[in-house]
Amino acid sequence: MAEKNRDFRQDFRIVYFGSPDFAVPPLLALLAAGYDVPLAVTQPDRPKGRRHEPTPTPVRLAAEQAGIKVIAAADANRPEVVAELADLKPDLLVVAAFGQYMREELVRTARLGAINIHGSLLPAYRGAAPIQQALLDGLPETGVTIMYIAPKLDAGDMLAQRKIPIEPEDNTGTLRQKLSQIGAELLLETLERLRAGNVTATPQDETLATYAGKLTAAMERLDWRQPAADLHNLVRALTPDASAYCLYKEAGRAEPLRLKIWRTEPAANDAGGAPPGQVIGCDKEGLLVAAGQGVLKLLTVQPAGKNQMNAAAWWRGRRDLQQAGLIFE
RNA sequence: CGCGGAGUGGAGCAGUCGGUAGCUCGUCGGGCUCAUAACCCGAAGGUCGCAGGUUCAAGUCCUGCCUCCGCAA
Repeated sequence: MAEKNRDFRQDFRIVYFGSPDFAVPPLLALLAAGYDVPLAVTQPDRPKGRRHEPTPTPVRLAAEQAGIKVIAAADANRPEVVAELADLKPDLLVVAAFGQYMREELVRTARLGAINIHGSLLPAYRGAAPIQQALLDGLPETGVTIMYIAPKLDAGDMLAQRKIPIEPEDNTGTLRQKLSQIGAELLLETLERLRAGNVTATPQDETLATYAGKLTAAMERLDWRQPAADLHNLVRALTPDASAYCLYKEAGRAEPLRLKIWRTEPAANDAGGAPPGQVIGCDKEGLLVAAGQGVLKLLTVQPAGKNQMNAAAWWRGRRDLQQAGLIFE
């Protein structure tokens, strides 16, 4: 039986579409399982970092390391790309966070069409930032869905779905890693069931569909008038792709300084009437700041020009701020 | 050469007009206490990023270099 599976996988040809970290584990899982993956399609190298150097996508790096041919295309629907796929006669296209709309003629190059790994429990959170939005909304659980690629964004019939809890300390980075791993496992299981003809494609309930748009730069600035729980969710949703921040003033400097907030924890304490943004205490773990409702404990922060550091350590060193008192803006 | 900040004992920071370094925390030892992450006493631990220069004397001034980071893209 195992031998038969192996043969099946070797003869089952998949072209992989993906770009960021989220898309790497499923690709590696396919390879480890013995599927025939002759080609990976990804986004072009993009400028990145302080030096603005073109950087290959994680999928490109992983694919090249595995010795797989890579097409880095700004638009995978271009005729030459479609033609190259058609020549390969793949059985299936597997897509994970590819970042481009895929037209019918591209999908049809594969005998079985295209399936996508999406980081939410569809039909909730269709779109570009499902993981971030789930955190932002403070959900207790989320999951991954494997569904067919359809003309409408993330609206294809569903093949499989799996839930996981969102832990209080999860952020976009940790949750994405978990979902990616689970997505990889679920993908392999789904492929086996596809092979066995044991799959039901379930249509999504359109009335329950919601969309998760990308988080914007304008959201990064913390508004201390909001409840501590909401602020915590925002910090989690932004980390580590972007980061939440707030501003503070320092004696002898006109311009307010930026303090990035990387990790927080809602503190149950009552702010005791302190105005939102005011530092009301500091313990071993972090810095307590009054919010619109409750108290937010800052755990990891990063002052402009500095590395990330423990918020309590930063505060201990800043005797000037302690003496003057500090209210974040 | 896009703009800018920073490199000082394990961590975070001071160090003004140049005169061989200080604070908070941590660590180690001791004490107090029913007990403690609390408190008290004491100790260890720093070639002040690197190289050169000015000077009687440089963490502190000058030059060059390395590294880290924020903004902008």
